[in-house]
Amino acid sequence: MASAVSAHPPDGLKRVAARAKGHAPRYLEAMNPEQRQAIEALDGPILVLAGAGTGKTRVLTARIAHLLAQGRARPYEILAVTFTNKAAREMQQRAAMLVGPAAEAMPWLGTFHAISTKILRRHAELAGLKPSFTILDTDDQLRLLKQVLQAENIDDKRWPARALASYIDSWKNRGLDAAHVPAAEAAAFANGKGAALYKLYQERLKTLNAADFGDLLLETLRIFRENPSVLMLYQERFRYILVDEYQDTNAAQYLWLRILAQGRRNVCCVGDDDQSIYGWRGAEVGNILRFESDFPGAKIIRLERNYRSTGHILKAASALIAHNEGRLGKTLFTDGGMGEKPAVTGAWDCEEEARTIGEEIEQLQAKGHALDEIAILVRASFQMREFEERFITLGLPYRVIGGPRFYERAEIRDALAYLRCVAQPADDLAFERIFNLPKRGLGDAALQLVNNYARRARIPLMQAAQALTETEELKPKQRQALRGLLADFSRWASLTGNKPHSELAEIILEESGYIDMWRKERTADAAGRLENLKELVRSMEEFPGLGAFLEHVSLVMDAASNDAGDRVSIMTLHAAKGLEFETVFLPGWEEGLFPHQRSIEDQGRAGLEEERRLAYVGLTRARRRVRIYFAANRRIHGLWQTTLPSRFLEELPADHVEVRDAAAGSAYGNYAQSRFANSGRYESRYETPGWQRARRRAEEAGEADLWPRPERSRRTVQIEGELIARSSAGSAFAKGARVFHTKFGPGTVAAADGNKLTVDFDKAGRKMVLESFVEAC
DNA sequence: CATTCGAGCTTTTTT
DNA sequence: AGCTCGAATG
Repeated sequence: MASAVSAHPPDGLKRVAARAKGHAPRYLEAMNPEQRQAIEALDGPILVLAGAGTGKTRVLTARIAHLLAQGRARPYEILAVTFTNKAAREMQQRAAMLVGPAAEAMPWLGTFHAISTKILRRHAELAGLKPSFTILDTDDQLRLLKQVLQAENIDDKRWPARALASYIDSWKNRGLDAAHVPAAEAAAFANGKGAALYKLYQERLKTLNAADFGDLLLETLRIFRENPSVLMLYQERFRYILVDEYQDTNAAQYLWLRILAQGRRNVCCVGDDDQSIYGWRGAEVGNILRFESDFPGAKIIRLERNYRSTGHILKAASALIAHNEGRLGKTLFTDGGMGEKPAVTGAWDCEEEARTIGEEIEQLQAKGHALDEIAILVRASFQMREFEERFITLGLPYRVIGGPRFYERAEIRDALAYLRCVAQPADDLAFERIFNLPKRGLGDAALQLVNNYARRARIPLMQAAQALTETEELKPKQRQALRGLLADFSRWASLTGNKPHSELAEIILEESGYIDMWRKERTADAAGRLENLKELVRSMEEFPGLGAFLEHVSLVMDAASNDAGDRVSIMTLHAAKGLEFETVFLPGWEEGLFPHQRSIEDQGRAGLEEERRLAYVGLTRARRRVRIYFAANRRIHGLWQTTLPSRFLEELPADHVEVRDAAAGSAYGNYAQSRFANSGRYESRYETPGWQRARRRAEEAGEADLWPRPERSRRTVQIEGELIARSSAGSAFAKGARVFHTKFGPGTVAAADGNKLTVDFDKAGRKMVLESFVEAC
């Protein structure tokens, strides 16, 4: 996204234009009337409400093709914004398939952040930055905030930097600068210092010549607002604006978009209010609802014909999402057959869940099902581990999408810090990071000296360090070490022009001793880290220069995974948006996990509705087969918790869902007699501390109706005693029993709660332990 | 100044 | 349960 692409009209443009003269152009083939309308209505504001699987991306790319073919715009006159890098990449690729190389010459196709960066670099001075400003990621941001808090003598135990970071983030998401922070919110942090700290942070950013993610948008917006001539430039240039996933835009992005679109008013937004799943990041569904009033005379086109899923899946998904209030409302339909019903299966715990899914996948594979066409979509990334472990033992090839991000690993960030110091000698945060890494005898005290010097002289750290080596302030040994480091840096800097940058990176990592540091480390993961570093150097080769590489890294936080081949995909529901698979497995449909407890606690009903949309996204990823699972027990923060089946299961229409028993011989058998839950079986679960706590909190928040009380839910059927035997009454250890724990030694049981025991140990005192960790004695 | 050990906190999702 | 951060110790 960083590469400045040449703007010469490419050959592809002419080819497409020529083709358009004959019969209907290729990009209009097989489009239904609504889709055609959305593609061909070029003038004025348009909102396309595109349900899941209705060909949204096809329409967007075809629209680009149409604009080019009609000669309405040159590739560089179209602004096409997406929300994620993945979406940007996909649009780029699919546009390239339609119009050939012309799509590659679309310099203004990218994420909000990438495009903003491009604009901001051109006009950086207007925002008090130099064009070479660095982009801070979350990690840098946090360290900077810690410094600010420290400088202000604020106890970062009581007021953690993380909390301030999330405040600032949400302010930036809403387009607020320090002067406009609502008083109530500013008061919430550090006794009212919130806004002042925000201001200080911004000042620090400016002196560091740096911007965080939020700034990329906010500063660009500010430039537009304060410099009409600059704004005009871009309003004129962008003859046509296209926005993907419009439901995900936050207030800042919305303002950014609106100010640009007010020029020519040729703006086409595509979105689906039912798939808005980024509310926690400040996305406002309201933006989509407000479209008509912002752009009077806007045309609204609904795409409701679903080309992806079979009937039962679509019915199930539609019934589920119908539980949400405040939707624009669409009715998806398909001409295809009803197909298989989504199946719901209960498991005893997450291990059994993974085992069952593993077996089902093997069966599908035996029938010739491609693994590429199978996905496991989880709510939270910690769920992935269980599947990975299971698939490794089965030898089932899989790929994790999302996962721990490559560029966020410590060793990668360290290596990048070295590169940043070379490319950008004023990058103080990077310099601080590697100042004593590997260890070179320069500790906190030394860093403090450099810092003080730098502040006094108002120069970057690296320069201050240089100056310090000329004085007597440091101990001789340290002075020597620092001299060595600085000499290294100037030598590496002198190599920048001469050597290929990947080679330079290798030299730096080798000569700095950083690689050696890991080689000497005898821990299990050291080898993996060295591999990652190799991978980093290798991936650099794809970029024209060090600067371009660093820019890419800061904007695209994930590395292209090159694990090609036929594999099962494991990813979060968020990562799955926009994808489709033949078969989709949806594990972990339990209260507290999905819907996630936090989302309800933080956002109440709005949070619950967002979770439901997430479920809707999950269901609608499948073309033919959906398998939903829930586990009766799950380990959360190391403690086993009994869980309730998700309320979403009850919201699925009985006619379109098949309820299955878990695999034969399973520890946790059929749950299904009374359909989903709320039978006596789960009664005891309401007594677990977790559940009680959740309910109490919900009630305090005035959301009692989201957390049904047992009296209300307890209806019908009492089946067998198995579960009860497993839960509160069922501990193998009664109060007063003597037990032995491998770590704490002998003790006496003070209380038993499910499989958790409170034990008074003879030596260690009172502890809460898991039943499975103790033996009777 | 570096290393080691324990306490406490964490786990939603992403640019 | 696993990790990060801070205090205590060499």
